[in-house]
Amino acid sequence: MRWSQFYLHTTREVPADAEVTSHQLMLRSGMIRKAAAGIYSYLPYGLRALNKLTAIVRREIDAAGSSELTMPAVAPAELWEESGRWEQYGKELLRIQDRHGRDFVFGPTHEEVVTDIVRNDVRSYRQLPVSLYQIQTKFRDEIRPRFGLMRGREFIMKDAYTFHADEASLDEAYRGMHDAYCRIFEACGLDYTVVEADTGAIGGSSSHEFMVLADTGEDEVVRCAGCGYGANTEKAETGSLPAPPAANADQGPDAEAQDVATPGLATIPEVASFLGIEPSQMIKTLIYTSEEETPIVVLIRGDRTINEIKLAHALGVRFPVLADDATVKRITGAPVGFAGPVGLAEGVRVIADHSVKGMVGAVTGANQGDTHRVGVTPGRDFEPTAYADVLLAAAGDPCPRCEGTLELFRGIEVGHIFKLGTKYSEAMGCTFLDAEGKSHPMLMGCYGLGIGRTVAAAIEQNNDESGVIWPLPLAPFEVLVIALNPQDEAVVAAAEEIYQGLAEAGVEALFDDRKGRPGVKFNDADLIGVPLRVVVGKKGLAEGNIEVSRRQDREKHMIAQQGAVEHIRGMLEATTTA
RNA sequence: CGGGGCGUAGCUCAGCCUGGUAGAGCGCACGGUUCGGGACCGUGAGGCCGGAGGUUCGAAUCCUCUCGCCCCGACCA
Repeated sequence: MRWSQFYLHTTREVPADAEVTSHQLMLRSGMIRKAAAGIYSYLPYGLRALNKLTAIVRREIDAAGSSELTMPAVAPAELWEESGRWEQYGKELLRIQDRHGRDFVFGPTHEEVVTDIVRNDVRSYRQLPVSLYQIQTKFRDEIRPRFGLMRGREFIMKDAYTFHADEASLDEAYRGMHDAYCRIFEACGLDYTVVEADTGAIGGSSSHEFMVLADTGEDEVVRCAGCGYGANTEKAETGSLPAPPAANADQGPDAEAQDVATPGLATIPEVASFLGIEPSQMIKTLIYTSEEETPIVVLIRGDRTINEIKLAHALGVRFPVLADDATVKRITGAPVGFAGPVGLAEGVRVIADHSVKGMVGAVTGANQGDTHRVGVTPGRDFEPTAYADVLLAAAGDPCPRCEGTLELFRGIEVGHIFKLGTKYSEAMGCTFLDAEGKSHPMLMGCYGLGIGRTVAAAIEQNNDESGVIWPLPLAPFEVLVIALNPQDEAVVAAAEEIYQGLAEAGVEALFDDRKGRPGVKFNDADLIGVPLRVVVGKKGLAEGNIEVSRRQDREKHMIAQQGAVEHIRGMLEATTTA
């Protein structure tokens, strides 16, 4: 491709509305252009990178035994009503009507459509398993799109769905997809980790996320260096925390609880500092409400945070939210800041995190304004309705699986695989007959991989102050040939010859044949990040030499003009196998 | 949806507080000198100052409403 004919416009200035590196670089190097918040055009240079990735994805997912299809982006509301998600999915689901006023959705994911297809074609266990995938544009009306392609509203996703007669078959497919994803992300040169994840709105029994480690990532994950345990903090478990010393230890081990005046001290740090204790020696008492439940009291160690997703699971509700001041007052009889587990009204459910269990002589609110209670011991002074794991994991917590310690990382979720079980097949009547002729809902798995997000993540991880440094497998072009002195006929002719030679050899080359000064071309070359740069200049050419360098390390060396194409191919070969 | 910020030339921004004929740099076009890391000189094109109302003799500037965009939070494959 000749640059003079290629639609590639770089910018020198950093666009005002981009903050993260990958977003800035994708805009500056002419890969994407914003049409609206979270909605982008993929310009030719960016599209080439996306196409590189989708080719890798097709190769690996095909190899995992899945068949590609394309489902409609716009699906009838009836299918979504059947699965129940027309009601459940909420505002993120873009709903549209046709001219007759019929309801449709712009698909954010395709469980309904694919289940509808399979239930019509597949009747027997003999026809299972089935594995289908597509690479297609999705739409999710995100509350807050951000960071360019990282969280778009319209985005390209590879989504695969599998259908099975039994658990073993689902496990096998799940494993196969897991391994295919690993190969894909490795090919992209990504530093990633696989973690256990919450299943969220999609539902199902088990799921793993593929996280690219990056400070700009929107997710937090924990990982144990010892045993390799990894999980999204939404889901992460911890080993049991060592109990802190009693706050009233100076009064003897069995000292009775007593009230102390804490005028105006409504927060944990204030009370701890006033009493000269650590926040960990307190029990935090929070009142939660939800659509489904009456208010519930939740207890956790004073220095720790509730994981509301875990709490939702523990309570069996969808969105627990902190109660408003009036509700707190009604349940505890005290203003916010003085709630405690002792002396609550009869019948109030109290859920205590495991971190509270071993505590002795702790400090809690006294359910009375300006008063706290010192020396409270669970099991002696109060008994929670139940203990549950509602702890938000933190760096330094003990690993739940070994003697190790958890570390905290930020990550970009580039892939997510789920075992769905029978959630959709049951709701939509996607059944098969077993060997005895009995009907069962199929077991399902679904497997998502963000195409644009993966490319963005690759840039996020591979760049320097001058621009992108493409990993070769994703690079829009493998080689950039620069005619450094476009006014010099010999230079242009020599560059042209190398470019042609590369093209004939099947190398994807971009030929910078623009009329422009060397500095501009060098800076553009760095910005767009093509892995191999070939510079044909007047000086080198006078000695029969051209210069080649890798974007990665920028180490330049001169090679003979004769046989240059072969030399360059050899360098690419070496990079591929390295 | 709550909080914060921003909409002026293709891009990055100044001008706004204190109302008085719309600016700079980059980019673009033309001419000339240059030509291995974003050259220089000259000339030129380019803006309904996001939109609508209002105040005023006069509004980019003050007021009201509205639309869009970015960031934080809540939320979310």
